[in-house]
Amino acid sequence: MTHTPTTPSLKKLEKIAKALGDVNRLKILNLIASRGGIGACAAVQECVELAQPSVSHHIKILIEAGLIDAHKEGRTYHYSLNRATLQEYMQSLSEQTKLTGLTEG
Amino acid sequence: MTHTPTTPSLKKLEKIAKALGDVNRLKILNLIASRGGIGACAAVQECVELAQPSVSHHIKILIEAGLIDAHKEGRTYHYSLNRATLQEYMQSLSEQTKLTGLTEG
DNA sequence: TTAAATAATTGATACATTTCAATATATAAA
DNA sequence: TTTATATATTGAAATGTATCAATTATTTAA
Repeated sequence: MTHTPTTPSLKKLEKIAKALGDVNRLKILNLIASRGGIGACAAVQECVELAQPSVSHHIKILIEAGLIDAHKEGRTYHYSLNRATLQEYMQSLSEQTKLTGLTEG
Repeated sequence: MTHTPTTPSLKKLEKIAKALGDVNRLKILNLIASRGGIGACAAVQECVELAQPSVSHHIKILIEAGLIDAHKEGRTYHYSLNRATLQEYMQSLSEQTKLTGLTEG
């Protein structure tokens, strides 16, 4: 890849890691990813045994960490995975820990 | 008998992400990595403005997440980065989110 | 043995997070 | 307009986490 992603600050790294540090949010991310980057909030509730406000809360955290994007269509939202954020996160983690040779060395 | 699974469970993923979700622990990880995988607890205190019990607490969390290993030498500990855990973590995150072709090119 | 050094544990406090019932907001349809 | 649907926000309780002073355990040296 020729493009070099911007390196998130430590605080940003922390925020992304925090967002990833919850099983329910991991499940939600997984669902959104597996549905080709689309999933309404109501659909999300199916993969997670939580009340609606809790789902909303978790989605907000994922959005604020930049891990997913949301756009409204009618009265439902469509969420999509922000792969760039994940890329930058992992890239930055690698650098933070001087983990080189990610390309299966 | 086959070897232990390379793919961490969701719970394990959560644990690692939680461990990474704290600036102080990121700094500690960075220090341990940058010193060639070695750093006594006392040395760690230099990179982080925390009292000794707090440093000890954070190190424990990193150990329990499998991110670092500790071995005692005399009365000091030596900590080393567990790169395998980080690898598995990132690999698993990629799979969870169907992010393929991590560093191709 | 005593004393010093290194790190873990305990216990307490402050802060943050998760969760849900209730309510509010926004859009769509009747 | 009213009603139904989809999601956000509020407020409160329960739980979890971070922090440090004090103490404990362990090792080394005197």
